[in-house]
Amino acid sequence: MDRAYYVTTPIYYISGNPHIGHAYTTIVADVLARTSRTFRPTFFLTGTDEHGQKVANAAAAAGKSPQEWCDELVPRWKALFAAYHIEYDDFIRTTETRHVEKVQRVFEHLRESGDVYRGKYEGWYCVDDETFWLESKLVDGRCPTCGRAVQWISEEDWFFRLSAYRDRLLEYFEHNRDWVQPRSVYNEMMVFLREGLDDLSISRTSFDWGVPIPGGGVIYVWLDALLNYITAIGWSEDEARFRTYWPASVQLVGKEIARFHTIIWPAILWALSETAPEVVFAHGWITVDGQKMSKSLDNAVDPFSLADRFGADAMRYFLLREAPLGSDFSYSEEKIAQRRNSELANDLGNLLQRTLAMLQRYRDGIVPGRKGSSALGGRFEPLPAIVRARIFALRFREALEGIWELVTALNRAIDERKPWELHKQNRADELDAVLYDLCEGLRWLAILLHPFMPERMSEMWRQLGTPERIDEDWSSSLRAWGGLAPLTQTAPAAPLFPKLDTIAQT
RNA sequence: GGCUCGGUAGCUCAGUGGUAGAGCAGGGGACUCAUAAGCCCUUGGUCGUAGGUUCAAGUCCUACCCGAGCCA
Repeated sequence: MDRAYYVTTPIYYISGNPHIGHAYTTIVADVLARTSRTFRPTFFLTGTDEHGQKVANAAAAAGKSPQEWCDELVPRWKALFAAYHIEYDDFIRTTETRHVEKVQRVFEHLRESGDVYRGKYEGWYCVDDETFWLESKLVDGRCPTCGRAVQWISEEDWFFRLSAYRDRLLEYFEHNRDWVQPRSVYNEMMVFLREGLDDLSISRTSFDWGVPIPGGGVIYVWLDALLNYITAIGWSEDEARFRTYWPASVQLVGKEIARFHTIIWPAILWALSETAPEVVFAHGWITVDGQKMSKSLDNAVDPFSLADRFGADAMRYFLLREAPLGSDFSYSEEKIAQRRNSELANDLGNLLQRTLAMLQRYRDGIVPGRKGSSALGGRFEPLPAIVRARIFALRFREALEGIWELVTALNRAIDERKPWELHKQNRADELDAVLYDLCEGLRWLAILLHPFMPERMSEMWRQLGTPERIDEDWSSSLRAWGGLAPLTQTAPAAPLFPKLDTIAQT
């Protein structure tokens, strides 16, 4: 049995409604988790980050308590993930008791070990970004990131002795050159480390929406948030479960929060005598015309509307096929429609349709027996291992390109072997061989594409009529070409991806 | 101001010193099982700019320009 696989998304800060970028990160995690579940224990965690002054302010502006605000927003995130066919194993909220009590336990633990100490903090603080700024970095006295006013904070705080972990971090980075990806982010973190680290203030006294600290104040929201990755899997509570999943196999983060996850987070883990995650992958942003989506620009796209109009599975396919995971991606609705029509409707959907139509016409929809060996089988038997490797390397584009070679090969096989002529000439054995190859190829496609497009591939599976599960271990379901049982009764074809009118660009 | 990454065909990208590639889009063709889909053929690039190293540079070096980002 392979070691368990643990994948996390960031927990999303619920100061507003979710956008397509949140769906994107979570879809990536879902593809990894669905692929992994076919052959090993897997845990996929997502959730919401609910503490901090920004949430408290947003709630106050809406005339609600912070808890009420969060309770009303969380269902929207869960609805988003449901709309995109995302199957997480757990959804953690940082306001849940199971999280809060462990965060307090971490604090006590670090105080006892000396990694947390009392000190005085003075400086500029941006409430919206939950970030401290040096005076020199301010732009016209305002936050350089969001442009909003900053506050002068002067208080007795608790500090985390981050500086003590600098050498260990440097050594870790030097010996694990792929642990932070992509390389551009790794390089920037190395530069940051070389410049030196200050201790980190981890308490706040100016507001109270957070995890309470004994003796007063609340814990800095970033420390609170980072800990979700271990509190959700039973740290300090269920040792066996925690050891099964930790360290995380892949932690997906946005590039703007890479520093928290690759410098502060490992240091905290080491202070707790735990190990750092195996890989932190910082993905880029989805942009509209090159601009990051934001409420202030009013260019955010409603992710529910996109799923409605283009189909959730088509959106999943589009994002993983077209967006380069490690850098920004400028999306457009024209591109989505283009991919959906040419690759999903024309290449794949039509392949299923024409195959089932011929099977219906020539063989009453019943899969014929195998007739000898298959050149297609010989060519594509290595494919599952290739696809799996590319998925876990987070090279989704290449995984899908590999799968599409099979789509193209099946379409080509129809044109080259001309089943309609074989039928007219009563060459039954040859016709059977072609039809079997096509059905078997479609079965492979449904299995290989299921992690990417779970709902549509389940429909394809239904039409193919095979009784097995679509998400079995590939090492059995795709062990060899020929796994599809003869005499399987297929269903009448129904378009998998009806073609959309191409959207005119203004 | 220092640094990182990127700038290759209309679009999205691959190419990690040895005669410029893929998919899509565009053009042409033969076919008909099919969501006028698929298949075959094909137009198209002075590889951001200028120098340099090398028998040979998209690939290495230097400077600069543009884009994104990290830090001060």
